[in-house]
Amino acid sequence: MKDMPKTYDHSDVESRLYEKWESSGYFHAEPNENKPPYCIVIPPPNITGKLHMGHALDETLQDVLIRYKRMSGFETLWLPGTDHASIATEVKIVEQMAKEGIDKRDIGRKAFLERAWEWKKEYGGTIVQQLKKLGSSADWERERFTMDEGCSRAVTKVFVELYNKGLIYRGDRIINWCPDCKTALSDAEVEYEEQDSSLWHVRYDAPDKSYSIICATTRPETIPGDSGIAVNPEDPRYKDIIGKTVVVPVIGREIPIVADEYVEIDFGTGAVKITPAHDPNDFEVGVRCGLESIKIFTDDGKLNEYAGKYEGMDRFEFRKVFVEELKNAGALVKTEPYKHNVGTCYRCHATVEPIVSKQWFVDMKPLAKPAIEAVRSGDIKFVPERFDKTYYNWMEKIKDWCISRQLWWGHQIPAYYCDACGEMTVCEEVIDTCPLCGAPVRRDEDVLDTWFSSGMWPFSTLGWPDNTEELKYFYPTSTLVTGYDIIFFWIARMIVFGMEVMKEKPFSTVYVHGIVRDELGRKMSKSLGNGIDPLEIIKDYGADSLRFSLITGNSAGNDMRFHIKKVEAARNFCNKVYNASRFVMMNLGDEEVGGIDTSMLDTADKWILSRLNTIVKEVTYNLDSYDLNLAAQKIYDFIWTEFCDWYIEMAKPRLYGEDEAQKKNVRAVLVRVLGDSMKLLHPFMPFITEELYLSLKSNCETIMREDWCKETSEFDFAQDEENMEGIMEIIRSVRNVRAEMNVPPSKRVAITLVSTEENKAICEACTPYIIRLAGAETVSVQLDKNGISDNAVGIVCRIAEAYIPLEELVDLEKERERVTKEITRINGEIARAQGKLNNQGFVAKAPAHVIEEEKVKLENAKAMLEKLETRLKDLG
RNA sequence: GGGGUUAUAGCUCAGCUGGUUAGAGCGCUACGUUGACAUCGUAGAGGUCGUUGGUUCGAUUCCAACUAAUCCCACCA
Repeated sequence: MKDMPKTYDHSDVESRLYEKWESSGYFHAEPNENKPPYCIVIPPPNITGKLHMGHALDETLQDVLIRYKRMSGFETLWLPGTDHASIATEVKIVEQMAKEGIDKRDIGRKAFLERAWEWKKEYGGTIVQQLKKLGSSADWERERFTMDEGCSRAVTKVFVELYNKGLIYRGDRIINWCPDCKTALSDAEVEYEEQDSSLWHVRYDAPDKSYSIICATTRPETIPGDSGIAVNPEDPRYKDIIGKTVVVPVIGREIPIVADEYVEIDFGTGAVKITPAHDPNDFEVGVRCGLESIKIFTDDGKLNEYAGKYEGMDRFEFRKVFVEELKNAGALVKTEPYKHNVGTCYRCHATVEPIVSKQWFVDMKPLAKPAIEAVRSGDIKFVPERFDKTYYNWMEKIKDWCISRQLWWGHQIPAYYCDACGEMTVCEEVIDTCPLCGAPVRRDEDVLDTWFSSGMWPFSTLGWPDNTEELKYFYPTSTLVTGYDIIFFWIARMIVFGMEVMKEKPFSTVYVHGIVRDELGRKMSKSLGNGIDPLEIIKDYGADSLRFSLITGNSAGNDMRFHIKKVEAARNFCNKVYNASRFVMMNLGDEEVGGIDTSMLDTADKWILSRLNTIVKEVTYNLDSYDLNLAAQKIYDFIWTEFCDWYIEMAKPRLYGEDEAQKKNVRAVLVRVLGDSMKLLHPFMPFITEELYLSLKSNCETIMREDWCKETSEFDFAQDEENMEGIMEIIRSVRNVRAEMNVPPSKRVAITLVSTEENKAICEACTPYIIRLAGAETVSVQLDKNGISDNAVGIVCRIAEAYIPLEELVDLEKERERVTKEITRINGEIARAQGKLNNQGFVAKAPAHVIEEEKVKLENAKAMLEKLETRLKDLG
């Protein structure tokens, strides 16, 4: 046996295994007729080049499931991606190019994409390396990119199909425009922030000043784009002037007063200025009332040529200037403070500008129906279930989806315009000439929303539209693991495309987790600087510790706080596991460890094996029902408390004893329990368990290929388990009394057990354990109280009474007090059970086993009470 | 305005389909290094399970209302 240091060194083990796994091919999966498929879809990490806690959580949860499934005999695959054709991606790429002195506009689209692609691969690669350090067992060799040829083909094909069905259209609509990213955004990509602002009341006069109308606005800078004033048709105040005109203050243009139901009579002044080009509601009104759409902003958020002398001014600067102008013109009636929700870009947080623009849209309503049905019918399940409500909520009132983006990085829209004949062609193959007139065509410059392509992930990455073996075998996939913040962006869209394109759900289960927050419960963010680097934690505490701390102590779907203390606790657990193994290995001897000889097992052995059996059953059940925290907690408790604190201690007398046959069998039990524990723990702590398992089983190549533990009738020792619990109760009680009486740990005591005929053998067999664990000098078992001093402390337990002669230490008065206290407690217990059993309703309606349990409790309590009372009498 | 979540020990949180003496980790108190482990061991203190009703033989668990936090969606100029 090699020399093992006293403390577990995670860095050595993890770096070694990380190398080993990387070159092993263990993770490789392919269609296998002998194994059921299990396929996880994982979120493509945002390209920040750095692992963050969100990834660490995602990856850990996925990896736990994958490792468990693999050991359970599944062929497992995950569909990883390291790429996202997103705005952030393009921003990053542009930043990178700027460092190299390259401007994207100088090199053109094609060269940009080529360079970007190379850069992406490299960057994606570093993320992969980092995830591997976390212990991710993703089959990274098979990694795919959304931008690769295969996926592009899928995206194009879906686009064309939807277009031909009339579900994708191009048109002028108000969209959310990010002046910083210079692209359109979908509704889901806009985040609202409450900001302090003002409400400006502005007077619009009639051309001859014979009447006027006051409108309130939060956005005075849009006034130059006004093309009407709307009032409610039923509003008596304005009935007479509908159809007349007013003059836009400062600007001097005449605009009509129109009537529209949209305006609420009771709100504000009952009159609304209409700026169709820069407000979604106004746009609708504009369409209904035939108002002109006047665009006054440029793509980067400045005033355009329409604004005359203000051309080129920034929109926020212009607001200040224009309010002054209004004031000077006497048109500003009043200004009041106002809280206003301002839409911001979810990537760069610049204030988005609603702008009328020609964009591509998906008509979502018909697509949403089957997607809703898939969840409603139970075909797709959310874990935890409540998230289906969030999903319905969004899907049922879904609006058209703007999918065109004015970026370069992404899948270009397969639409071609012919300037000669004016025809637009949408087709899968890339064309140069117009199919109608043969003139050259130009391709639409825009690319598709990243989530449009990501929505096809479950099948595009499996090779669709080709009917590949993988697609046939792995689709629909099994589980999607992701955070709730991404339900709308991604989950919903994957379901939509799965149902539309494949006519089948993309996955069966969506495991939704929360967000990792900092210790104070705040979101981790760059601007707050409160982000914690998972790699730092891994370096200091180990990947196993990080993983374990991310899984325990919180339930699915809820946010969690990141406490370093929790990681520390997990690290301590690693050390505990390591030292338990170290102990076992130190005591294995030179001989080969054989199988367990069940005929030689004693009560303690049977107890631990029976407990192991239960734990196997429960951990498996919890993992199957996605209660990963419960599973982790159970294996933790089993290893630490039952195995380390109790069983190892109980194994010592025999390990240090002379009986070679017994020694051999105890070793076999130790190896079995420890080995199985390592397997159960492996999904949560892959590194340490691999390391320890392999040093325990010399002929094993990797724990990942071992079979998952199964419950076995061989270890069905319910009675022995109960007996052992009885012995443990005695040990605990003795320890308790010793502590209460301030008996120093070094002081050995002589314990006499008084038990029944029935329990005598058990007590006798377990005396070595009582001696060792209760600090006894000797333990003797008898059926009566002969020879026991009245001054001894007596403890009443289920299977025996324990007497400790502590003459010099025992204060009789105190002992009486102690026993009296016990009697009070037991009386309470009796009263409770008695009360229940006397309740007619309970006896009549409660299930039989509950009543039975209650009866047993009562009987036990009564027996205890009797002994305690005798004891009290003996004390005088 | 619509919807959701949370409220359990000093702190951070578990508690699966109602029946437990309500748990864990950290912290705290008192002891303790006997040859796996002080990243440890033993014992202990600490909870009317947010409030009020209801369903039930029985509610921390189910239902309703309320209170307090928090999130998502929508948004009236």
